[in-house]
Amino acid sequence: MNKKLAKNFEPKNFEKSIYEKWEKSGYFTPEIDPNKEPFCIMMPPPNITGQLHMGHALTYTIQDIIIRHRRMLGYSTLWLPGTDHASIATEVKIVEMLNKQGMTKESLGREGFLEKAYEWKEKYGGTIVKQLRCLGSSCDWTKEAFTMDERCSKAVREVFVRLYEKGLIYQGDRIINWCPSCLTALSDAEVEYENQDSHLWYIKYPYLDGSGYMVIATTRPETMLGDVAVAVNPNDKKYRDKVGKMLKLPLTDREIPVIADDYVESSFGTGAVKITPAHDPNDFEIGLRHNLEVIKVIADDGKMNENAFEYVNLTREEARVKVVKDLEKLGYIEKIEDYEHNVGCCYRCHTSIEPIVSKQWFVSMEELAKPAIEVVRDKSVKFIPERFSKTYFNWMENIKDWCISRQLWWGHRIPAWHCRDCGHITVSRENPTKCENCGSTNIYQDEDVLDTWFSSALWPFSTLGFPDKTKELDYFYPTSVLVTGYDIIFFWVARMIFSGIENMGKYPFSEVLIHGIVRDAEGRKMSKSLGNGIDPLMLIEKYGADVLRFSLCMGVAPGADIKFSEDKMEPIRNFLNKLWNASRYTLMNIEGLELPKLGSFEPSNIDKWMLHKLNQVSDELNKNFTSYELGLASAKLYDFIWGEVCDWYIEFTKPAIYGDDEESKLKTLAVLKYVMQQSLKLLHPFAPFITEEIWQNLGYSETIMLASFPVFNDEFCFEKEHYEIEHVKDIIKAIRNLRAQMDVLPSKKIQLYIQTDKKDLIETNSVYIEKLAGCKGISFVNSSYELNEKFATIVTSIVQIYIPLGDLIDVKKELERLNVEIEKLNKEIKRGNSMLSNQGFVSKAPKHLVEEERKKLAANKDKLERLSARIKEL
RNA sequence: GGGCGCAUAGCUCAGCUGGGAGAGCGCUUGCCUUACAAGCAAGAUGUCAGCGGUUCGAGCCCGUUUGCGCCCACCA
Repeated sequence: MNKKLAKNFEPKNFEKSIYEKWEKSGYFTPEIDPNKEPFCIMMPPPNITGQLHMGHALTYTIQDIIIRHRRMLGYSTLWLPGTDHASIATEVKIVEMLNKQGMTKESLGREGFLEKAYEWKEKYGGTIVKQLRCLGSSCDWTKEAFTMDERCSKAVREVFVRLYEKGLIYQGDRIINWCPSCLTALSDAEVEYENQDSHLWYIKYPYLDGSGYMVIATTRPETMLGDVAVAVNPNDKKYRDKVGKMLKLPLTDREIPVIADDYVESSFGTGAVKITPAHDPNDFEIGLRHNLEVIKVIADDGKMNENAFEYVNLTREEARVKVVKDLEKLGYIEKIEDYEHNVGCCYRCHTSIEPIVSKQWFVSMEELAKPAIEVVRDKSVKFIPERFSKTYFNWMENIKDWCISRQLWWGHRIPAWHCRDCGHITVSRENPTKCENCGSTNIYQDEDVLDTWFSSALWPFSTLGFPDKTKELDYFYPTSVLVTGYDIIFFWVARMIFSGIENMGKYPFSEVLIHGIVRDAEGRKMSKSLGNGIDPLMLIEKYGADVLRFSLCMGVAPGADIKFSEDKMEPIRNFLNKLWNASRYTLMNIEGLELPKLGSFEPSNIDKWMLHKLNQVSDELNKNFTSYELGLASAKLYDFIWGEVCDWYIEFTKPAIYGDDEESKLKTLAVLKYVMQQSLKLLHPFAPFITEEIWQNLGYSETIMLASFPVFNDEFCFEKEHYEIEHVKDIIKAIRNLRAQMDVLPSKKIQLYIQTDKKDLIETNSVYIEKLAGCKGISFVNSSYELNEKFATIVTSIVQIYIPLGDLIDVKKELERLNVEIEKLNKEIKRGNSMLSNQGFVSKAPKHLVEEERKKLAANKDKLERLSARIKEL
């Protein structure tokens, strides 16, 4: 027994050292070789604040599988890793830490804060990068990037300046999403909507002329303090004569007009809408159309400001309560209805978003979106599964300008300098010392930083050296496939596409592989607040990375969410243990032997059957890998390795390996070793560690990582042997089945009498039938009459087997059994007859299928005849 | 209001361009057979959500209904 391989596989014993060896050996780093085809995946950079979670485990496993397959196919393969500075997420964490230490952002000042932030990054930012290694990720760490490193910063600066110069970046007073907790503006994509129970308040606004009042309905009474008009639909008969009249805004001394605008739906509420341009996106638009004043009543911290009369300094929530109470007291409330509505919340802290008019930086999207839509429309960029392109179109075709400024410190500072003297803004690649307009040196840099997604949008080329013309950029851009979850199509995929087209002149990748989300056993999203997350590192510790990787892929449909629980791990652990033991079997038998080379001898028919199957499955797997059907590929590997190699082939090799014929033993072992080798390669993308460990033990080259992936090979097509051995398997299965039905103990060897025209086939394979079906001795007979004892009968399409079992045979039972068989056959024959008598089928179905049916029918009729004859004998 | 997905064995899910329904777990029976009890062998289980259509043929294509789920959207 080989000492190196323990009885059960223990991933802990080898995963870590194997990874270290890989990384040290430089296998992850591709050569820029013009003779090779490049294949590149840009790793979606995890946040530096991140801890590896199941979502990471899934996406990086998929990427690693694709990369490893391509690497083995001989592509020059780059998987470029890195991390994202995650502006808001990180800043929130650092502020929390500072607060705990009794410090605040403000007390430290910008520079002091950034110093602390970099310290924090050094200390904790590397966690996830280390954890990625535990998964087996074969990314090129020598090219590891960070969205705020020098390379990426240079790219960000360049892109900002270019867009500004083209007029595609502008600063303006617009209504934006404001998070009163994070104290920053957010883009539309960063707002999540939650259904909340609330009320619809009906408030009376009296006409100034004393002719009664108008009732408006609102979900946000506190914003009435910023109302500047009430709008109705121009076609609304109810209000037609009211348009132009003035109203007195309750609780204030303001007088506001009734205006007409198409936006208003007459059928909702009272058909009259209060207009607060400063705190509602629609009202803002109406305000623009009607030239209305913008009165901001809520300050950045979510409290009412000096425009809010006596409500100043109350929070939004407090102000709502007091406004409603005061309105009630004064008789301005007509009624209050329960109402459920969508409230926008910050995607980071879940605080209710406050729409606020504010001066921010924007990217003008219209021009950028067009070609980005086009490349997906014309399939230059393909979404896989295809349906996700709809999600993409839906977003891109309705896109609004992108608010890119954030009132934060952690991030890329906006490269714009304001002149205190003339107000001009200087935007440039180098930090300016004076205003480019008036020459004043009295300038200061914009305080804001960029949306974190602005830098991630450049990831496919910033990491390769853009704006410099590097050989990496030239070789690997556009990249091959982007792999990510459907949840960040908007945040990231869309923005990479238009950024790539705009800055590189070409889309950044030709395929976008979208996968689902890992959910818990009940189908809920895994989240910190629910506490239902599973820690992938714990799973790796317990089962090994290979088992985790395989479990995440096995049988998963493309783009589908995965309900995951730990119990999915065990069957895979057992599978890899099976592989491990098959390798032990191989190893212990080849040890110390000199095996002949494949090709230098004629393989046995069993070997040919196996080689044929291996060849077929290799071919199918390549197709599955390149079309990203990893769920199918993994299931196929499971079935092939366990179901064919272990259950059948290894058993088939035993007669030769444990036999006396030294030559046939060596040949068999040579093929067995080859089959193991190829199987390991096929499995390697999914289970890199165990396959490498076994590879090493089998004494192959220095690493399986760079071994050539098996592809279809003409020389290994053995149709005839394949067909024959499949039939031998059928015979063995039939005998086993019979034994089980008859309660024949496994230890009891039985004698077979076979009647057949294909004596050769049985003779050459008799040893396998004997071994695997527990038989001893096969005799050929010309008819069952040659037997003079009680026996059971098996009929296959080419043989009749008679098995004398003495007292175990009960004629009545045997008759029953045979009748069941006959019933089945009759059904089949009926089916075949009806198909073949159907003119439509015969004339329209593919010829080979019709032919197949004919053969089947003939065979079944033949079997029926022979079975019936046997029954008559009984 | 638009768009998308899912409904297949008791449970979790596969099923690629339409050609006799599959896997894992669980269950039943028998086995410590010299790689493996994390195993071996044998077995049972399905109106592929309902209805209609296309087709020689539908789990798969088209239409429709029902029940879940997700995404987007300015009905205050």
